[in-house]
Amino acid sequence: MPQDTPSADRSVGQTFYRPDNYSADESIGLMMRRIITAVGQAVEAELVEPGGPTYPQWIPLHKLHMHTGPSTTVAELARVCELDTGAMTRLLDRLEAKGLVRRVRSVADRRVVHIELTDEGAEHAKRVPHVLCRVQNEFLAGFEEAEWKQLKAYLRRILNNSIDASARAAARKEKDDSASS
Amino acid sequence: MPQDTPSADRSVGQTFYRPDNYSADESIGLMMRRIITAVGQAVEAELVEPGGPTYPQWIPLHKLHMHTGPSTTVAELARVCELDTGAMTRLLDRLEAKGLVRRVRSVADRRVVHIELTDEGAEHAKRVPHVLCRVQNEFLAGFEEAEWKQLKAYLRRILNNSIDASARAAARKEKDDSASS
DNA sequence: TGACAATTACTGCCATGGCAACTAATATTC
DNA sequence: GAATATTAGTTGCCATGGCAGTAATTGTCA
Repeated sequence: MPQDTPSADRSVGQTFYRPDNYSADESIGLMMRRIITAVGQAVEAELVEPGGPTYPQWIPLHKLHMHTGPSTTVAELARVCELDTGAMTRLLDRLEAKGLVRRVRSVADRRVVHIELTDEGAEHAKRVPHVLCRVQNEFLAGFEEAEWKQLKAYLRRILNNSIDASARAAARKEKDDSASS
Repeated sequence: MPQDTPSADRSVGQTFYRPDNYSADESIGLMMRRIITAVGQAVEAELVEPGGPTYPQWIPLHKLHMHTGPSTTVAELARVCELDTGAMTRLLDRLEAKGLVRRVRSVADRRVVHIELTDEGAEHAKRVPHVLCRVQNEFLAGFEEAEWKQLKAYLRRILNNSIDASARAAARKEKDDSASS
């Protein structure tokens, strides 16, 4: 585990973090975690009223509102929200209990449940993009347009690296599995 | 809620995100969320063996190992891990069940519980910085040193903005509370 | 057509984490 | 010194989310 395969992992050769002097305050992972926590708190602070949806519940609400079509399925909603279908089922339970969405069994395919926004759910959903924009703009105070674009480019590059990394990990696991069988 | 106080919120005047054409794919918040999810998966993939600690359990383990002193308290550990003391209590329950930490009641102040690493816990803790560095370096593949530093500077500026924002929110709440009383 | 595979939504089990109430112990104050 | 306040840790309650297993339904293929 300590050794790496010859060329797969450090194809570029830059070493930014070193185990011997690792400081959590310099970690981009920790900084990002703090930022998204703060974003969540800022959003909750100005949008959650008693009986209304919570921050995690806003995402599906927003996606449902964006979706111009008449209705969506649980699986589709889970996919666009990057959630487990089990988690989505329970999240919808809570949204339905609050009267913000409605479940409608499909007649064409009786396995499928269509999800529809209620009027009250739509009211809440309308506010989502406003608050998300306001909070993110606030957090970008002092940034130049060019800096914002560069930041997004950096994040996108990291995301692409993470996709590559997980693909390599999957391939490695595949090889291990077949070797041990 | 739609209107802002005159000068507090948009002191700089740059507007990056607009509600009418808001696209989640451009959101720095969503991109960061995806990145930290990927970091978590990458860490779990190479460090979690059956019976060992999980990714969230690694942080306290690592903090305990860093702490040169003989022992730490639950409150102190919760503080450096940025966690609730209740969450920390239960996390320590699970770590204790795995035999990775030990609880020792303080004799000087009998309210206090000191937390100590077991030998096995220390073994696991040693690996933490190595894996964290490896994963983050991997995710930064293709970055120049200067780009890495600039990214960290951006993140720090956003963090400072978030601290300002929450301070403003707290002041606003304070004012509301006193006004309504 | 009839066995088998795939899909859909749901459920159980678990880990995680915030918030608030509670207990025990210590500190403060009158 | 006794009443009160504060602090430390624990616990209950809830929301969240991953993973695996299940029942119902639909698709596939011999």
